[in-house]
Amino acid sequence: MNELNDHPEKKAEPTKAELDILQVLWEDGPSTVRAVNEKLNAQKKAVQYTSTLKQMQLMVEKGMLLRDESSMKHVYSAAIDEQPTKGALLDRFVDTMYKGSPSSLMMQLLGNKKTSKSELDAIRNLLDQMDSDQA
Amino acid sequence: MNELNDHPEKKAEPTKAELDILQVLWEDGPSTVRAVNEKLNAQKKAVQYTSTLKQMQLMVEKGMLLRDESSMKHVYSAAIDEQPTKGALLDRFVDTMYKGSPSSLMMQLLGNKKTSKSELDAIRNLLDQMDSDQA
DNA sequence: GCAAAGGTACGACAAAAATCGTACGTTGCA
DNA sequence: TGCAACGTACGATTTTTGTCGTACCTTTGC
Repeated sequence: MNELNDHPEKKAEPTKAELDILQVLWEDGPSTVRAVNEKLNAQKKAVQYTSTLKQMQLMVEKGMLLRDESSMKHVYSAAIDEQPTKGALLDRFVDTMYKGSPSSLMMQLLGNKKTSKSELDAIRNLLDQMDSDQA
Repeated sequence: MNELNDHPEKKAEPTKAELDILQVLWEDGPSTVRAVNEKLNAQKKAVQYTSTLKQMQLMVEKGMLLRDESSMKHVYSAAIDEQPTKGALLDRFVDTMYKGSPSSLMMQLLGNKKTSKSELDAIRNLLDQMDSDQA
């Protein structure tokens, strides 16, 4: 059995660079390497096409991406779902930084000057909604 | 000029291992390497004393820690403040994962099953308090 | 006085993550 | 038909992080 390719649906924590790629795929849906690479270069510091290619190939092996090779231009898509992945990342973040206390995180967030009024309202609505759901 | 030591108070983003050490110092205040190392080993996987030592020495060079060498047992303390540091980390996190939208993060957080009633109340209180401060 | 216990310094190494160059195959078209 | 543009494969390397062994100094108890 292949040492690398037998992680079909492991939850593997994406690294920073991997997350960047996943974000593009989550947002744009299945894409070619070139499309991903161009989007990355547009929003961050330049990176060679082959670097992105290699990265994405690695991610396929890790089971993070799927690849459709039916056409010459391979089309990649995210193999792991956005919400669960981000959720896990967030959980780890809260755990290590705020001892698992969401309200501590909130406190920090709200203290961090920049939180617009509309953001605050949105959050309040979320809370209200949770109440009604739960009641 | 020293290549390493001329970052007196740069905001350098701590890595994961560095953050672990900072957490201990933030919580316990100035400590010896041994104290830090023992605490780390208590809560995480074992790590050799010299590994922690080296790490902390590196952190001094990066300007992340301060060292009092007046006694043989050097006493280290955090050179960067807890709140601003965590705040910066949180900001980057929100930016890369939630396009800078705190309420998106909240949504995820609240969706993540485990958020106790008391946590929710604490968050609501935070919001109320912000309102009264701002009014 | 000296050995054991406990410190620091620091080079070397290992592991993980990221980047890139080069070889080579395919396609389209002048 | 042949060449330029565009693709993938993949080894090699660099960078960043993390870990450890060993040399050597200081203190302390006997």
